[in-house]
Amino acid sequence: MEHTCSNCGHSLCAKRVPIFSKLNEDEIKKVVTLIRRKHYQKGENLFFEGGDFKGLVIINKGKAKAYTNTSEGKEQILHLFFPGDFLGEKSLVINKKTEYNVQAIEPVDTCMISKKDFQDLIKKHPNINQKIMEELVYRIDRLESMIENIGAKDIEKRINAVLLEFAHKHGTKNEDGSFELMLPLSREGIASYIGTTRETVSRKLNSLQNEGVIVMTGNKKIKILDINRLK
Amino acid sequence: MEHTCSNCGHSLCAKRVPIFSKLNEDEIKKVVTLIRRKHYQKGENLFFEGGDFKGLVIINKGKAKAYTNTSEGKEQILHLFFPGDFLGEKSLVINKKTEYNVQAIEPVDTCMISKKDFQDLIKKHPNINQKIMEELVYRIDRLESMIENIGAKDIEKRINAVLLEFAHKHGTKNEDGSFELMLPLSREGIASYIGTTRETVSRKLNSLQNEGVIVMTGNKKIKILDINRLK
DNA sequence: CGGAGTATTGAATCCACTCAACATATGTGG
DNA sequence: CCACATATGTTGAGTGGATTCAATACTCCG
Repeated sequence: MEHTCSNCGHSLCAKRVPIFSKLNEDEIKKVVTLIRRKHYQKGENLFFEGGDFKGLVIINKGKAKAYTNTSEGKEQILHLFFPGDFLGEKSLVINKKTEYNVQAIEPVDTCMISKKDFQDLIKKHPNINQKIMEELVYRIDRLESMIENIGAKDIEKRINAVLLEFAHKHGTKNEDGSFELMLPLSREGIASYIGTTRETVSRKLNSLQNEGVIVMTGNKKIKILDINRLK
Repeated sequence: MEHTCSNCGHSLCAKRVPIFSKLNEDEIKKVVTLIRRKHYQKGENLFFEGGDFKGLVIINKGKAKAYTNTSEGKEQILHLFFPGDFLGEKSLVINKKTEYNVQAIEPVDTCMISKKDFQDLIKKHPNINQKIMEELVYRIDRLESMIENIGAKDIEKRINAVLLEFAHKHGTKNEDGSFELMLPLSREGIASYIGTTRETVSRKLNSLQNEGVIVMTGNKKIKILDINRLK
């Protein structure tokens, strides 16, 4: 699956993208001709608030964050995008400007399909539409539980929730039941994600370590000893 | 549009529902045969967390709230549903249990279509699917800006945002530029919606009144004198 | 009119924030 | 590859805004 694709020398990388996964070899080849690739460096923006790009962008490699700046001048992260995730779906459905910025938090490779090409594609393969719908519903789910967590005034709960989310998405489970993961965000990033400050994240992670719930190695690596105490 | 429908003695009420609005008279008549109606009293639940109802429910009359109970035992309101809104769309797309409760906050009339009937319908009228997609995207939009607002630590900002939302949705604009609206929620409800407490909502609304931004008449009626000061 | 539910107000407490100083990590050019 | 520069993370002290608890007032509906 992953073989020839990493740097997209080979053209079948579209196969890795969940929404195209049901297409056969020939169809994929056709999709590939529609795709435009683009690379972004860490810190570069794929989108800006108020822009009117129309099309679908798929993350092939790297990570990106969607964020807005709150009226207090702080950054609020709304989504994190990882390889296989797509963005811009809104522009396919309704006519509205982008409402947030999207920035690479590490070097990112993307594939883009224009709105027009994509719509032609859907006419021939309606089940792609189904995939998009599914993804939208999942995203609603995530946003809802995010609201639930942010709504919980207790910052501790939010930290726990975000650790669980990351463990679930990027972690590996050990035989003894512990989890290991690399945090995809800095302290500051985590803070923007859960709506608090760098310092507070730092303090809370420390308490968790002192309580024996987690062990930190370096800044990004975390071992969750007792995942139930995060729930 | 509204004429014969209110109490659904007449069967064409489906016409009022945005997602069916593109259908012609004959098609609507057919949809109507698929619909099951149900009435709920204030406080009754349309759904419970963990339930596995599959189908689409459309609010015809009244208001409902979707909420979960946070780990602190407080209620967090995720959505408000008004006439024309639908819920249960998730069950049409993926197989997952309901993740929140939905409760009538005043007497509610609903129309339901089963998942199977709805899917048959979509096969014949694919543009209904388009409507659902649009609604999903709007909902994502709303959730995102909700996160932006809840993330803003400042409770004042949240109150302002919620007043704007309600003014926009349920308010009427006067000639002098002021807005009048009936709050769809109690103080406690507003508190659960923006993640704070009854008392704080009360205090903040009072300050707004003292500052001359709003005037309250009774508990539910609010006149916004200077809408720009809420932005 | 009365009573239950809803809203307001006050006082004390506490949690997260801010500011500031210091420590560690990361990355760059000489 | 080291030295410096910049970014990122930690820790402490002090402050303030929202919460909690408790008592009182309002309002709306039967």
